[in-house]
Amino acid sequence: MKIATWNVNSLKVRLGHLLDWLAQRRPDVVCVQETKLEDAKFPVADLEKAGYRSAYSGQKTYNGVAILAREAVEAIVSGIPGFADEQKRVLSATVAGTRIVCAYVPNGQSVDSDKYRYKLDWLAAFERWLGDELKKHPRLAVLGDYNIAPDARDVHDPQLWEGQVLFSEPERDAFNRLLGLGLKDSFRLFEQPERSFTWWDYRMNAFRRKMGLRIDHILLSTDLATRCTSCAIDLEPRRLERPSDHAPVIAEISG
DNA sequence: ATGGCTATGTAGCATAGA
Repeated sequence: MKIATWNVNSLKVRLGHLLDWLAQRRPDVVCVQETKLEDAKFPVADLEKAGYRSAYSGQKTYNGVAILAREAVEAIVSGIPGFADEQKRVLSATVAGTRIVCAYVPNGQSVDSDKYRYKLDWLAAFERWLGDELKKHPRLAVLGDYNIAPDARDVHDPQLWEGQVLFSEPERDAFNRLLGLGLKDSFRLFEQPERSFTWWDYRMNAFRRKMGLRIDHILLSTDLATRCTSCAIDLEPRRLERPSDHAPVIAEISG
């Protein structure tokens, strides 16, 4: 089973890229973030034509998450139960016996902003809930835009980014607490190229200059991690005209 | 050099992203 995550930065703008990419890569499950679409405007029919069923939870302008799958998408849950949030950032569903969580973690804006406080509170609720989910679902995959670069090698210039939002210690601690639940960062189960990133600023030719961050992740429960045979960042969509600023990440699970 | 792009809502810029 091929599972993937991609922050498309507007599904309306990126639908063509997504459909082309689905046809090329044929992933079994895709978690999409930043759809920026109300549910009534979700392109269900286009995706169905491409061979994918959809679950989605969106809103106008900001946020919005979706799970696309070639098989049935069941037991859909929107949001973090017990955590009241207007922002559509989490969607869970079961596909072929695997519990999938699609997450769009708050950006946080800057460490001195209210949005940063919201991000840390959000992550605390996320951690608490994922602890419960892991007990219920031995086959659990948590995919998404975490807006956290966990390690210095996930940042093009760690000295410049140290203490900044996306690479501050409290955020990295929160990420490590998710790993502490028993989740594995599938990307680091394998040998990877230097300067592997999933996001690059649109400005300053950041992509061409390999000035990025690795902030999109696929975390796997132990059961899935032991059967994970690869995890890679797909740079091709970032090279297209009018790309998303994020690249997709794809992991393969055997069995 | 605290900008640089891009998307959205909405009709000239403000807000947000990361």
